[in-house]
Amino acid sequence: MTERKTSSTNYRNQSFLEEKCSLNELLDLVSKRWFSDVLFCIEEGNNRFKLIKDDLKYISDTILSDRLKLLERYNLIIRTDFDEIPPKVEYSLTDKGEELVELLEKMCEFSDTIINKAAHAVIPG
Amino acid sequence: MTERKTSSTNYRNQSFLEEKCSLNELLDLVSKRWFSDVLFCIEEGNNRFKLIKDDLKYISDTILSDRLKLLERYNLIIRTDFDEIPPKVEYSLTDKGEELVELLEKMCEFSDTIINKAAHAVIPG
DNA sequence: ATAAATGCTAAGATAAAAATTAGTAAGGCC
DNA sequence: GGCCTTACTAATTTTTATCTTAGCATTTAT
Repeated sequence: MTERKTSSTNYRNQSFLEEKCSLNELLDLVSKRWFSDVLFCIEEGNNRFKLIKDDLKYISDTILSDRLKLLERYNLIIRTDFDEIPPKVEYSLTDKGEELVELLEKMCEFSDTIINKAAHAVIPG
Repeated sequence: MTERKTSSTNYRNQSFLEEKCSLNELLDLVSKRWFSDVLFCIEEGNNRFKLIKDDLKYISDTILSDRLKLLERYNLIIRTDFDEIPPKVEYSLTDKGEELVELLEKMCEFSDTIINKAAHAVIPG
């Protein structure tokens, strides 16, 4: 995508927080749009680029490609290229990927208990 | 802060994902910069605006104020205003807040196992 | 008289994330 | 020859998040 400007306060703050706690880096990763959805999609058996793309209705090639790369870089999925034409590439979860899925499922249960309760309520003042 | 443009594809995609799974809304919330740090900060006993501000070195008033409001809106913290001058306001975690802290602590343990291993590795191609 | 204290808010600037558009390779099929 | 297929990539535009600057109220201390 685009380069980051390492001289910005924005960048410094991000780095500060990541050094403070690696949770910040994980959250930053996992909360990227479509990221967790791509992960769950693969977990459910949609193991090819096109299958994921079809399942996640509005996702663009650019973003899907980027998210798959990130998932691979963090060892959450494995990419298998069959070197065929037209291209055939398959994706599958690693153990770490499965582990993350489980954690996110717990987060998801929790989210059901707080989201849409007061979330959109109008708070006076 | 600034208004969102509800006619954008960006907005539509976000909504689509939030409707698909409330996890997306939670992740979006929790991954906002400084959000989890403010939460942990309060959990550790820094229960006032200034204490948090001093602890989180680079955070700005604007952001801290916003994050506290979000935490309150989602019932993760409680705000107690003592109506004194100079102002005295205290923050404390709710049960839901504590619950989230625990979840995030598990995420944090997990992050230690994947971040800085392959994360910054150079992947050929 | 003025400075300090605390907990904020508004408006504007800058940076980053996401979306759009247009393309690539290389073989199969009509 | 021309169109289909899959799995991508690059460059640009749009939208959003974050940061910066400046300010408020009201009492106590100097």
